[in-house]
Amino acid sequence: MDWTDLQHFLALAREGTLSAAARSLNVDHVTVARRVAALEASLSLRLVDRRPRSYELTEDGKRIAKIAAPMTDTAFAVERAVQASKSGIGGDITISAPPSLANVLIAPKLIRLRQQHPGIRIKLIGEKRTASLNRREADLALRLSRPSEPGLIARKIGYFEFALYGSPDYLKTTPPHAFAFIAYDSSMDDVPQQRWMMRFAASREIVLRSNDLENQAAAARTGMGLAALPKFLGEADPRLERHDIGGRPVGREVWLVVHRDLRRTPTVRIVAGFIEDCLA
Amino acid sequence: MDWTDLQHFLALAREGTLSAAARSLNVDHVTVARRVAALEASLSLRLVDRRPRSYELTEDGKRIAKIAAPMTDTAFAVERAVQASKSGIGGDITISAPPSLANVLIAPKLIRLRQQHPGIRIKLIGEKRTASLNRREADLALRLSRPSEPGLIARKIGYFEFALYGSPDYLKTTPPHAFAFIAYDSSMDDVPQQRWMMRFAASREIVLRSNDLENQAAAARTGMGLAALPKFLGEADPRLERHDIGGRPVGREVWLVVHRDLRRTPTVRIVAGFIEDCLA
DNA sequence: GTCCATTTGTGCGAATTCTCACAACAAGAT
DNA sequence: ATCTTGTTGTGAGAATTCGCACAAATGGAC
Repeated sequence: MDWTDLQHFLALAREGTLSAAARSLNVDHVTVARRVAALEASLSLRLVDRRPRSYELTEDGKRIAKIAAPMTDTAFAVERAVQASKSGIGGDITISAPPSLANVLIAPKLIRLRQQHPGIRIKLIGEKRTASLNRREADLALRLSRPSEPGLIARKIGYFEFALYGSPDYLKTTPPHAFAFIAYDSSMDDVPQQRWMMRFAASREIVLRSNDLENQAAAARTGMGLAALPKFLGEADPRLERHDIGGRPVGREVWLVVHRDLRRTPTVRIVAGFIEDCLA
Repeated sequence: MDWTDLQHFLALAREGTLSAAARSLNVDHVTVARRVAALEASLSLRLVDRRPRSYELTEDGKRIAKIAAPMTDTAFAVERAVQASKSGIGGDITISAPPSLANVLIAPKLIRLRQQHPGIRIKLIGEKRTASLNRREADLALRLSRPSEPGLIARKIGYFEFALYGSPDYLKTTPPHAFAFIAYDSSMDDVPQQRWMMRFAASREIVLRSNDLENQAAAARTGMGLAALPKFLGEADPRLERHDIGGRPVGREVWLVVHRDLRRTPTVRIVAGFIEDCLA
């Protein structure tokens, strides 16, 4: 049995489609199709039903995928072990962080890290989707709440508060009872800053919903309404002015997350220290 | 990271040499060398020291091999699961048994199994070395003592006794105090039948040591001395005559061993039943 | 309805990988 | 001393595999 065939089959089982599996493996979708077919042939067992527009696992395929799944975990553990045994300082480090944190707090200071340690190549991915450290989609991650996955080490390295911001002109000319608001889309209704702003907005109108904080900030700058923005973002921008409201301010903690296997790697430690400095 | 590269590296780590790893994988030794080199290149990590006539794992290599080893176990678990999900009766079944049991009790009756179930292809390996059911070197095994490995199901399906046999002529012409004996080599001094015979032989001479029971039987037939043979082997041969001695006879239990994962497979059940009949 | 994005399937040329044959060398047996 | 057996290493041709370009089909957006 060819292990690479198994790898491709597991990717298909995990991703659901040939194309998605191919993307996750960085190969052509045809290759995935061929390797799955090869695996079926070598096992003399039908693993997938080829439906017109989709691949669906057979019962046998589901059982085999479940049994074989630990191989993927072990393979990633190997990759982490390899990364961990690189004793020198240098190499590729991937950081995953919420886009706003990445753009405002991390990216502008990367030049300093680069000067101190030219051997380190940073890959910074600003994604809402939390990258999996277990699957080694990132070596370090910034999260806004403590992760619970096993094998991960989290440390609280910062805290920031939100405030409402609008353009100076908008705040001067608009009476509070006529305020309009800019919010995340409704899938984010449960995050603290959204709930906080919604409570304050009460029945007043929400004129824009965007899942991108930068878009909200841009809209607020043009005088479209008030947006709940992190202070580190709003205070630095002269085109935005804070509108203080009463009550307890809302804030989020910032957690730095690293996999246990990579904790002691010199390069990872250095980058982790750098990120802490960025948040200080 | 290519999983097949890992597979080849693990085979090398397990077997110790390129050639042995190549044999276990049914490929050319050059292939193993290249895949290990490819793995090293893709990880940027030296895994082996190439010494003049041997490959030796580096410290990194040992650590990686240890971490990755579970992948091999899982791969074999997949193969067993595949075997187990073959619902029809038929296919290849490998039986491992001590040579004497295989030759005398199993092999002659295989024709009956073949007649009843033409779809089943049996591979019978008579080896002293106990084949690994975990590594799927065999689907069913006969052992003379209860195995302790985890995941294996053992059932006692038989019992046979040993007796001393010599040629009829030898027994007629030789007085007991002049008996000569035929034994296993000294690596087998601890097995019960050997201890039993040695105690009876006391100071009398051992004229032949062989690790093959068939050789011992052949020597006994020619009148070279007495050999401790299973009764099922000695009684059926007119050229051998039993020499009874006092005391409690020595015997061995026969255990039928199957992996838990294959227990319920129809084909395996049928073959297991057949083997039980052979021993009854 | 039309357009766009996404999915799987096919044919072909290019790149890669594998096996085979042979070589060099060491260790042990005869 | 010679022969056999078992290592690893090298080069070349054959076999395999891969990716690309294109096609067909479906579902959703507008």
